[in-house]
Formats: sequence, structure tokens, C-alpha cells
Amino acid sequence: MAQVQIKDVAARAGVSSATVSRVLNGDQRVSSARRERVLAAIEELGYQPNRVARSLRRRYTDTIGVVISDIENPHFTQAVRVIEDAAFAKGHRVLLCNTDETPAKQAAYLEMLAAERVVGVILAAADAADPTIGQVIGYGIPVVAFDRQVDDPRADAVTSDNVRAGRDATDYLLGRGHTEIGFIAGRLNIQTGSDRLAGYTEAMTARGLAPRTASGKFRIDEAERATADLLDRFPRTTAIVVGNNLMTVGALRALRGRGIAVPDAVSIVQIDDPFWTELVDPALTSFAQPVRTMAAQAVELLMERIAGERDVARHVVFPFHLEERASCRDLRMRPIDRAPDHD
Amino acid sequence: MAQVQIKDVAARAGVSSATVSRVLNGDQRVSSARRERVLAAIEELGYQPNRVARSLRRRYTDTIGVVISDIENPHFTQAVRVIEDAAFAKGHRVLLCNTDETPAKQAAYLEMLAAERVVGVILAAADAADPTIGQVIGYGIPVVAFDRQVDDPRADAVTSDNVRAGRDATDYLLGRGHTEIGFIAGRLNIQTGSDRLAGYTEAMTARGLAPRTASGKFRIDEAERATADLLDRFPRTTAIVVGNNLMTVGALRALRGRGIAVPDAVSIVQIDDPFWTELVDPALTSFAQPVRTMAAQAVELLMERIAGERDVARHVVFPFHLEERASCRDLRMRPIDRAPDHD
DNA sequence: CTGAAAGCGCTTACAG
DNA sequence: CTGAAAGCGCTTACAG
Repeated sequence: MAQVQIKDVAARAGVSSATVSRVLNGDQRVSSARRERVLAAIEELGYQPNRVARSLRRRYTDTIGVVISDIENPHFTQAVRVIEDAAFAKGHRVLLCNTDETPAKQAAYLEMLAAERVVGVILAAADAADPTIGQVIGYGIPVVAFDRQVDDPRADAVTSDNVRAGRDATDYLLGRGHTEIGFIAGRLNIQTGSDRLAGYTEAMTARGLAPRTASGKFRIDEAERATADLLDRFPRTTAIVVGNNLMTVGALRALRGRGIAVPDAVSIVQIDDPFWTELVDPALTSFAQPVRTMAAQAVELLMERIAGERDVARHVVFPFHLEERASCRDLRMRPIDRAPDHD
Repeated sequence: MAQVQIKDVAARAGVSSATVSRVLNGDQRVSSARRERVLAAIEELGYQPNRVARSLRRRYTDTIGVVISDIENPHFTQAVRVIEDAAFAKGHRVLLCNTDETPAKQAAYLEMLAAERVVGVILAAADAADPTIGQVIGYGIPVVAFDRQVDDPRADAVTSDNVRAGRDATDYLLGRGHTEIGFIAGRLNIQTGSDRLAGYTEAMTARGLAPRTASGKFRIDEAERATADLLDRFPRTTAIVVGNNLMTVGALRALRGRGIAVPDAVSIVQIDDPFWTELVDPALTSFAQPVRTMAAQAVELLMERIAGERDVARHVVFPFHLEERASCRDLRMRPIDRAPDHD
């Protein structure tokens, strides 16, 4: 209960607190005789340096803040895993915050991280325009935007080419003869949401087709409702692009609820590729992001900033890649239940 | 860059630092005139109190440590979500640590949390016997074991009735005419792993049947291998109980890899019930834990300890419940492809 | 109600 | 190589 402090160790070893501190911090200018005594005393007393005091004195911590918008989304979970691993290996701790896509929570957490004097922040922003981001950077704390760009130009960023993913997913279906293609969008105030929608819209209008969308807000339940809504409005829909992995769960629930077969009646392309995708019936054709690589990149950018090795902001964009599975039907093939055309 | 401190605010407001501190901490004994001036100065200067200094002075933080063993397991993710929410609502921050089921990492993180002087710890232990747990408690920091019991009797605990889940899952299959039942076990040095296995073994031996198990170590890839191994050793297996949700992914991969149909050739019962379960083909019959309720309970126990309201350790155990879906075949029914028996 | 002063437990120039 | 002393930025008895 009464915690052992540096002066207790010093007394036991018969040296000053300064010497104990030097041993603790690997300062070479300590005689080996004294070093041994100090080490022995630390061992005997079970001394644990108080990191709060150390941080106060040094004026910085060794903690990095990671702010994500949805801890229940495997996309972010995978990223956190990589970030935490890399940070731990470099002697950093991770203070993890979950904003639930709520701007107010994001601001509160960023303020906390600033007050905590963390050395850096990795942020999947719920609100790209949040002025708190600028405040954090103003305190000299580097910020790396992950998954989503932020407005402040001083922040580094690691993102995917979301516009392209939306476009490619749509083109994939267009190329297989679909034209009645719907889109289940994420939150439109979030870059991944609006960019993927923009890509879809671009691909549709390039072919002279009218977009047909509904918002699932990156959530399972909302996506289920949105999909039902889309099907009501456009009963002739033959294909749906779903804007992220959680919304796919909702979309599939809606389709099953109505007894609509995938891919026979409606084809599905998913943006994202979580680990359970291939177990679904049918296995889902997906556009996958290299999440782990992206997370590692984010840590790398942050470390460069913390080390003061770089002053100009960098923005790294990763491509998606197609995982072709079984959830899309090719409408150019002869339908099974019709008589063959003569040619 | 040059951060605003309490003395800057004091100077601006024409009061002492003590007064600023009192305003900050809601001390009632400050005249409203001065309070207003202080508040105005804080606003004008954009002052953010340094929490590190505050923590050092107060000798405690408002951070709680959450140590989980696998952040990529939805079971823990759901729990973290609830814990973080509840903690935030009560003015606490969460320092999240991921041990990857590694005892060494657990010890390192617990030491860090102790050095950080967190107010409490929620721990899903990778190593129940870790002496560091006792050290943390010895520092006066309450520990609540989550998901898995720890050896130190001073810790509170919130767990599920894992023995019973293993037994019930096995009995479920026995009741449907299966006898050639295998078990894909988790890590046996972890309580959830050994308890579920114990329940399975109990149910089998009660019927005079020999257990047949393989260890998937709570991991997808290991479970795939383990399942293949089990099928090699026991080709007549008609049913498998899988010890957690991630291992189900591996088990299904192994079965599909060999073209074994579920449930026609082999039935599956899963312990755990993640959100993607019902999308799998076939939807999986599962024994589900009330994870969110358990997480909320863990926070509650921790808060009681932090508030000093309770001295004796409590252990709360939750039951699993059966979600009956489509992954089990009833062998007592007449097989479709055989001629009817005469009776 | 208010302020001067001590102190939280470290680290680090400074002097020797 | 070593120690005495100052100081990190707050909070909180203490005295008034």
C-alpha cells in the first residue's frame, strides 16, 4: 500500500536518488559497483518507478492515443491490433478511445489526450472538421488521420482509394450486365461514406444510369432498414453495392427476410473484406483494403513525426483489391430457366 | 506550443493559482465575481489543465486499465465497447491493452498500469497465476477478472458457466442421436478453454463414450488444423462442438476444404455467438453468453471497489443460452436417402 | 473567501 | 562518477 519510491531505493543502496534515476534510465556514468547495489535494492524492494511523476518531469509521456469511431467494426479492430503491437514493440503504450461516430465524443477524447500530453495521436475521425484536431496539433502533438482524411492540412493521413472502390465495384456489376444497381451508403458526413458513394454515382452516370441509394450509416440495423427501403422503391433491382462490412450483415438480413436469393435474384458486392466473409452463403465478392499494412504505415508516419524527422504532411493512399467470390450473377450468361436464344 | 498553465490563467484573472484550481475543481468557496473572471480567462487562453500534474499531486488518476487477451475476438470487442462507454459516462478514461494470450505481455502491461497508478483494472487473463496480478492489487488497485477467473482470491470476477456450456452443447448432440462427437478445444491453460473441455468430457464419459479432442488454441488457423486432424483420427465423426467463435471459422474451413457438408455429414455446435453466425451457411446453433451484460457487471464491480464500498471479493457467474439454428442434424430422424425401416 | 507555500515523485542541469 | 537542489504543473491543508 505504501508504495516504494526512489528515495527508499536510494537509502537502501546507500546512494542518492539521482544515482538511482540514472541507473533506471540507462545513464552510463554510474560506477558498476553502485549500479549493482542499486539494481539489488530495486529487486529487493520491488520498486516500480511512478510513470506519472516521470512524465510530469520530462514533460512528455510515452503514450500514444488511438481514437477510432467504432470498436465493433473488425476493420478498426484489425488496425488497432497492429498499431498496439507496433507501439508496444517501440516502448509505447496505447490509450484507446471509441467515439461511436459521435463528434462530441471525439472532441472530448482529443481534449483528454492533449491534457494527458500524449506523444502522438492516430485518429479515425468521426468529424473531419473538428477544431479540436487543430488544437491537438497546436500543442505539438502529431496527428495521423487513419481511414479518413481530416481537414487540418498539418495532419498526416493513411487512407484507401474509396472513390475508386465505389467505382470499381459498380463497374464490376455493370460489366456483368447489371443496370438496376443500388447502393447502400455509409454516413455521408464521413469520407469513406461519401467517397464510396461518389464512386458509385460516377460509374452509374457515366453509363447514363440514375443512381439509387439508401443510407445504412455504417450500421447493421440501419442497413437492414435501408436495404428494405431500396427494394421497395426499386423492386427491379438486380444488384447492390454495400458500402462497408457491417452494412453487409444488415443487407443480407433484409434480403433473407424477403426470401430474395443471392445471387440468383440479387447480386451483392461488398466494400471491405472481414474474416467471416467467405463463410457466408454465398461467399461474398468483396473489394478489400490492406488494413494491416495501412495501420503499420500509420504507426510509421507517427513515429517519424515523434522523432521530428519530418515536417511536411504526408498522405498515403492504398488501393483496394478485388476478391471475386460467389455473390454476383453474370446476367450476360443465358438464364437457366429460359429456352436458348437462336443465334 | 508554449502551453498555457494555471499561473497564466491566474495572472490574467488577477487571482492566485489556488483560486483557479478551486474553480476548476468545483470548489464552492470562490466568490462568483472571481469565478467569472477565472472562467473568462480560461476561455480566452484556451487553457487545458495538465492531467499528468494533477494525477501526480492527487496521487491517483481517473484512468482504468482494460487488459484483454485478443482484440480481434468479437467477444472481447463487444465487452470493451460496453466498458468504455460506461467508464466514459463516469468520467473515466480507458487504457486498453492487448496481450495476445501471452503471459509475458500481460505481466508487462500490468506493471505499466501499476506504474501509471490507474484506479482499477479489468483483466481477461492470459495467465491466471501471474504474480503481477497480486502486485497490482497490493498497490491498492482493484482488479476485476473478466471472462476468466484469476488465482488471486482478492480479485472480483465475472465469468460464464463454461463447464455447463461444454456439457450442454454435448448433451444437445447426444440428445439428437450423435455419439461420435469431437471437440475443438481452446487453450487449456485458459479457464474458458479447460472448463468447456471439462464439460464436454463430463457429458461424454457420463454416457460411457470416449472423448476425442484436438486443440485449436482459440485461433482460426490452429482450429482449421485441429479439425482436419480430428477428422483424420476419427473419420466416423458425426458432430463437433467448437470451443469458441474464432475456432468455428477454422473448423468450417476445414470441413469445406474436404467437401464435408454441414449438417448433413457433420453437425456443428458453437460455444459463443458472434453477429455473423446467422449468415453462415448453415446458420450455426450456438451457446451464447450475455457479453454486454457481463461487461456492464464488471464495470459495476470495479466502481464499487474504487468507491471503497466493498471489501470482500465477489464472483458473478452468468449462464449461456441456446440459440438453436440449422447446423445440427437429428440422427433419430429417418435418413432421407434410405428406405424406411419397418416397425 | 483567498493566497502563500508545501509537496506529489521523479529527472536533470550544475557543480564538484 | 556523484549528489544537492531545482523544477515539472498542479492541489490542498494552513493561516488569515
